[in-house]
Amino acid sequence: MLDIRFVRENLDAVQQALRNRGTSLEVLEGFLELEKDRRRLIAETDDLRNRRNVLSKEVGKLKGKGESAEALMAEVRGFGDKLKELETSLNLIEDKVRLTLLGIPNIPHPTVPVGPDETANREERKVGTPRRFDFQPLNHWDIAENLDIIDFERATKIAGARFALYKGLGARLERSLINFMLDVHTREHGYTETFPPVLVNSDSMTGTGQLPKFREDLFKVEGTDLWLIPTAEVPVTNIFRDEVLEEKDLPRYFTAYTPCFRAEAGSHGKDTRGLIRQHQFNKVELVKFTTPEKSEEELEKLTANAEEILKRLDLPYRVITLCTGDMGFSAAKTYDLEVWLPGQDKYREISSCSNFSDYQARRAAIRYRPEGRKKNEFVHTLNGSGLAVGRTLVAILENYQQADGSVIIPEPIRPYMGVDRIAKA
RNA sequence: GGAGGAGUGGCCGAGUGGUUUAAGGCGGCGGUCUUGAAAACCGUUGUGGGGGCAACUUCACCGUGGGUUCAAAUCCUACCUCCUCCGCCA
Repeated sequence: MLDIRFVRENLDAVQQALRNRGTSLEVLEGFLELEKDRRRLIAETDDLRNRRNVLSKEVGKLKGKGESAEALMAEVRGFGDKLKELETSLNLIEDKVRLTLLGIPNIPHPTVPVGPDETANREERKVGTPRRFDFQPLNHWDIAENLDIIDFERATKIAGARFALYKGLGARLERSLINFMLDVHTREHGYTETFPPVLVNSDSMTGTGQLPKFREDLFKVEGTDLWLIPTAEVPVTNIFRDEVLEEKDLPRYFTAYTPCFRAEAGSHGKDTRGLIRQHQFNKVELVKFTTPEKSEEELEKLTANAEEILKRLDLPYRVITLCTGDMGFSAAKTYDLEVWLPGQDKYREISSCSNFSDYQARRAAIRYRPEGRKKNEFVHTLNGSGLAVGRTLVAILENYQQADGSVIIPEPIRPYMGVDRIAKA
């Protein structure tokens, strides 16, 4: 959420941000008038309440002295209806203002390239060289089915399309990758491991920006106020919702492995085969809380932490900066890591690392007490995948596949797997 | 799921309808004293909104939402959370 005062005083900048994102300016229509009405109503209600308070105290004084207060009481009685009326309109208008603010995306950071879609994204660097195959490399779903480590058909019977049933060394590889990633981030990168709820309430979903605008992307548990998380970003960022942190305790780093659930509404026909786009997938997430001064630097470090996993697995990847039109709603700046998939002959997203500036912190009321200054300020929140586990497994299958159909296990995963290769039984 | 109890400031805790301020304590901050520290003493210390260049002023907030009243932390009501006991359960 943007600061209401900022929107009021910098409407041009907000409009420009919306244009750069390729979003309609419709949300802003009538905002200034609404905000003006809000302030007028506050002044009126406060004034009336003040008069009521003063007179009511007068009544108390008179009664204390044993004098009659009937006349005063009769006068103040008339305030009630008017006050209720004012309060009702004020509540209505404040709800509207809040809803408007919740519908305005974050302002892109000045270093973000301006552009309409992914064609305007900026490649920052390429790391590693795609391997040359002396045979035709297969898609991961063919590799997996040949090795009998993933059963897509039965997963469809059990749940439906876009689900997978991992089996044998496939299941073990998924688990090994989770453990490897968590071990690197907790032991070497300073993150605290958490294991949060994967069902969260509407307040949490609103805090990080999924609600109210993107409910159709989410699964909801019927008859409750609970939603399945689309990413661990939601529960972990909300750890400090409605809290005030001490500056000396910042920055705070958290990591979490969770399953993630996405309705994938609007992506019919996209990536229908294989593991790339599932309703349920595993992810190890990195989340940071920091001061505004440090957040840009922290984004670089967080991205490097995610990259480290790819480097150790020796998977070729590139880093791109998402342009204004391709960036998520709450983000001020996003780096995507894209891993090389020989089966598809292209780079595919495997991690998304974002700085949300104070946008989520304001929605979720996460503040800190700056040392030496009196006023509390909003922290900056960041997060990134470190990494998407299913897609990492895809990358391993495709990049480490051999002519005989087997798959070599990358060195750092072998201690977790107990084998150095997955071959046909 | 059933029965009972409880939610007050950073923390503990008083407060069953009013008379300038939610008492008191702890903690934090500043000061006095001291070579330094402790102790003692004095002062200070919530969040958010509105108005104002500012000093300042005003409103709201005692788990949350409604309600009663001239006036609500206090009364009514629904809900949420926690605790105790019973039942069920991985």
